[in-house]
Amino acid sequence: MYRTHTCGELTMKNVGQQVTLAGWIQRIRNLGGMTFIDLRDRYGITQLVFNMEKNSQLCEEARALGREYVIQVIGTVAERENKNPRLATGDIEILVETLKIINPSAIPPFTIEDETDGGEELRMKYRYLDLRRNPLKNNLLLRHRMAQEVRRYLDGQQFIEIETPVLMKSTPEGARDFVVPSRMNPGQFYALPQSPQTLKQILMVAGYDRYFQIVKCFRDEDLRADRQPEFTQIDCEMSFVDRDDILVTFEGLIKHLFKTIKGIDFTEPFQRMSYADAMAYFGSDKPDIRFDMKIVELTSKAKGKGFGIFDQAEYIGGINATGCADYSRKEIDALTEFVKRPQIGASGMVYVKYQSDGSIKSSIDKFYTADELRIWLEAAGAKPGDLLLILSGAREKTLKALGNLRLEMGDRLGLRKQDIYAPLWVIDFPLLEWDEEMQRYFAMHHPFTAPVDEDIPLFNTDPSKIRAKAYDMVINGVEVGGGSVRIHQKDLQAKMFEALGFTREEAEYQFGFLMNAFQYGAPPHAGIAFGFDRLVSLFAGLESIRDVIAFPKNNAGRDLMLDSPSYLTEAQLNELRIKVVTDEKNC
RNA sequence: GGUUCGGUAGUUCAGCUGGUUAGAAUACAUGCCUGUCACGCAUGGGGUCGCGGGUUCGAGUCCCGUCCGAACCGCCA
Repeated sequence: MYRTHTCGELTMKNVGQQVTLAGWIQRIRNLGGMTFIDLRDRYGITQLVFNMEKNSQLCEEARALGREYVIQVIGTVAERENKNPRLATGDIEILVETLKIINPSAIPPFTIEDETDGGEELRMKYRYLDLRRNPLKNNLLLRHRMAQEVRRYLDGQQFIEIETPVLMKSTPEGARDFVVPSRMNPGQFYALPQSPQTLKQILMVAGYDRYFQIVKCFRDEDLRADRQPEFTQIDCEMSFVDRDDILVTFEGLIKHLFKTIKGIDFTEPFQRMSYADAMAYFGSDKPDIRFDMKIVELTSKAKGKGFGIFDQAEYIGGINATGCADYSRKEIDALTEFVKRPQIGASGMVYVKYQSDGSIKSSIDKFYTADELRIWLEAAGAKPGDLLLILSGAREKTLKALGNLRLEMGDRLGLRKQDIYAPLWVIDFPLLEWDEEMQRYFAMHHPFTAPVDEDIPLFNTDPSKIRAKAYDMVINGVEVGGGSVRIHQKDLQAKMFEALGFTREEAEYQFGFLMNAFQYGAPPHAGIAFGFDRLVSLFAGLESIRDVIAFPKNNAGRDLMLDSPSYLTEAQLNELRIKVVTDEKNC
């Protein structure tokens, strides 16, 4: 037997017992006459004691050990002379009688402690060492518990978990596919699912009216702190439901997670906000509503007074930064630099200070009277002591920039508190998006999303105005999930493909299997998918999803530990009948 | 594809407007130390300053290129 107990469970109750422990050496403290070793496993740390007086040979052996050695000890549990209240096992220690080195360790490249000195790259390369640290261990435990609670809730709601294939079919709409060559079908490729979207709809046709799956999805797109090429979704679909049934059911799932995992009770229904309002007031389709600071449109109030930049702008809008009227020139310059970064792309920023004495000072005093500026301040709900920050330009771009500025101010003012959670539904998304480059419409969600009933006539007049029965769940500015009511009528689906510029043949080749299925009694259905990694990172209070994934990939999509992706051998390529062209010009 | 920041000891970093032998902390090694728990004290070893080129009497420092990492924009139905 390797061990009778773990390193996290022995207490005063065990004093006097002989125990066997096994684990990793966290630290050795050699005091000369006696030596202490912290022995670590998944469950905790237990202190081992070696005494020169009692057994000098054993004590010498203990001194010769190193960090991260795997050892096994037999010894007696004893009450400590000096207790350590910071440790669960801090009342006891093990008087070691037998010591066995199970496996020595090389000196680790970074310190394996809660506060590590390791940089990200190094920690990725030695992920198995990083995963020994408490912060990562706790993240994986949290992830496990959340997955269990998801299953518990959905099982309780009659959902059944069904696995769908990972080797699927490529569809050119949406993200780039990861593809897998088929040896038995030369020249043909499977695609890894971007989501099990079509298959879960087919499960609805098959009559499994409540499906879910915690499932890996794959998208061959550039990475971000919150985006990995393979990620996990809680994928769900229901039949004989409309939009509100979905919102209620899955609001319930998220509430269940908040309650069981974080002990937070959301008694009120989540706020619902239209896409149009989200864009107009927050400059984003995923607004962070932990704080207010809504965008206020000033176009009609600010135009036509001889300030050229505003007069030429399609849109003028601002946000009111509460209590920031005392911002220095330097601070305002920093904000101006922030909005002028190419990522945000504003050409400049105008400010109006509503000073605490009631006077007004702005960067455009030459063009506007104090009374005119007062009208803006009123519109923005500003009070003395506040600072109005104004951007102008093309409507959509300016709103987005204001949205970014709003988040920046939220950060500066400490309004984005980690322990506050503000969930909401964003609804009424546009069904279609015009692509300038391709000169065609694309589905904003996906081509099976149902339009809002009263908007269907717009297919013939102004497709861009059609609203979709689509919805996103947003928490603290993070899109954690999204879905839609699906089209289940053949005619409507044909209309949709037509709007997307598909010929009948193209639709048939790409989605024939689904169209076929729909001929045999498709129930009305709707679904949603949650980004599980994002949910876990949100619950863990982390910005990046990397630390809630056991083996994540880096910025360039590489696994630094496995050193993948990697080249195939000639033999493998030949078997797959694949020729690799490394010279870009020959593509 | 683009923008920004970074790459100096095993590790995390400092190194000014270019100047003589490149530092600190930690880790590691050795010695001392019987109640530590970030133990303490002393001593020691450890550097292709990412790589290539250029400017200069002289480059870790300036310039160009390149590779690697991170954040972001594009992209992500």
